[in-house]
Amino acid sequence: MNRLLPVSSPAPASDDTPNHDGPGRKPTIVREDLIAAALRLIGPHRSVSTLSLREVAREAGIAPNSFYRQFHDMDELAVALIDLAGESLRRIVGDARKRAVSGRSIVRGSLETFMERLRADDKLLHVMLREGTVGSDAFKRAVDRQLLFFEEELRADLVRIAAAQGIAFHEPGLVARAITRLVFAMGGTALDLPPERDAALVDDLSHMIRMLLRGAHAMGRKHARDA
Amino acid sequence: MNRLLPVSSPAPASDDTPNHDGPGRKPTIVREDLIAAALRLIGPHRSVSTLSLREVAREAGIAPNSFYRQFHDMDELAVALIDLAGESLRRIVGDARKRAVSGRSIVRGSLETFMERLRADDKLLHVMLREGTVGSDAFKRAVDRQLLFFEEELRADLVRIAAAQGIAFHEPGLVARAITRLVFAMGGTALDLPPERDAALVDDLSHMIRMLLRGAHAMGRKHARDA
DNA sequence: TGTACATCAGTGAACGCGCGTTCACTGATGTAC
DNA sequence: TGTACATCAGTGAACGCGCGTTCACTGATGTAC
Repeated sequence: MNRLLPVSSPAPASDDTPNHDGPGRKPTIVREDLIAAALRLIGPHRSVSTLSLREVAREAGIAPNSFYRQFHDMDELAVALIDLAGESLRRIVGDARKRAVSGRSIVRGSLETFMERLRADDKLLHVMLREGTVGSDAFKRAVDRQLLFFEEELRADLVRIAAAQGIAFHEPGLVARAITRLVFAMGGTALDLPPERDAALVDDLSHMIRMLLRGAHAMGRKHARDA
Repeated sequence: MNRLLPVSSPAPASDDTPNHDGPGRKPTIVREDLIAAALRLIGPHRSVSTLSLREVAREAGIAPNSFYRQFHDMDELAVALIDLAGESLRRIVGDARKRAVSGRSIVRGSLETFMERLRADDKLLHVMLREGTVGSDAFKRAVDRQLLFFEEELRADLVRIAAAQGIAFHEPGLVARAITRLVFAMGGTALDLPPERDAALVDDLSHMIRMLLRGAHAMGRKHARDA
């Protein structure tokens, strides 16, 4: 069996369901094992929505019906996967933005971090980049929620950085939204391209983002002048 | 049976396979009938990649194996669907851009035309907006091809319009690409929202696009000054 | 400490279903003469 | 015009398969006393 488990191991009781240390046997299979199995099956030609319950159970080494002890159905697993991926990404890219110093390197540095996550072994980003528009309502809502979190954090950072440079920002919410959607859309197509193209994609994206920021800045000044 | 057939009827021999008027019986079922059946089945909760061959055949009123007379498999039908949708969209939005006169109304007018197509009964746009990132390689390539066509036409129009106003455009290819991806990404999420939100979406998108254009313009001038 | 008991995570077999694909066919259409 | 024939679009039945879900179960673990 493939041993690339990214989120396995007993997990230090950070669970929200505390019933596995009450009376009764301790679970030997946990939700994280199934999530890890699903991630192992995902690839350029397999998306979450095409995984079957039996496949995931097989990969995790359990009987098909044991699946139900952890999740109601595949949809619930998919939502858990999305939440995990979104949290991980926001933490990492957020850190990259906070570490950055000058304006230009923030954009490029964050994009490079993003691409790094995209090529990472854990494949967590794959789930968010593909399939935001297919799958169940619950799944789509989960992806949208993570995108909104991402947007909001980006917006706050834009305002913070602009303020530090003494600039008033024009419609930071819209800019954050545009950047987020652009990066995720372009990233989704990057998954099918060879990694050699990543550098060019980062160039293109940072160029696009700088155009957006520049435009927002220019319109902000015009707005200020009008008022 | 639902009678919303958007692309049905005998079709005026515009087919590329001319063998249906040689010896033998004329086909009573044509590819277009199957495409129309697939479109009828697509909706907010059904995407092309979840349609089964038997479902489409059932909807078209033929036996499952009769499907094979028209398409090799569902994938081939999906690619045909994408090409049809892409051509239709480019024709319509391209016309909207050519009809427009002033700079601002081009953006807004094209976006409104786009949203109109998105809400149209024929559901052709649905296929392009969802699923660009799932499905077979052939399918993904077909979507990408249509996106590239769209980008290229937009790029040519940007240059044309800028030239008419005596402006040199900074990186029109990148701008066209950013606009295309943004519109398609945002459009994809709009499919799940009530049509009442369409106006706000058009506002947001036209704002984003104007920021991009403004930024491109500003960077173009800077570039020219540098050189 | 030792024993009887309760809990419940994981099992193995079975179900009915819709699927893609195959096969040999049928019968309406168009052609040859 | 009439007749024999070839073509081939569409058929109906059948196949084997993997699926999600159910059921009654087993046996290791932890608890009560």
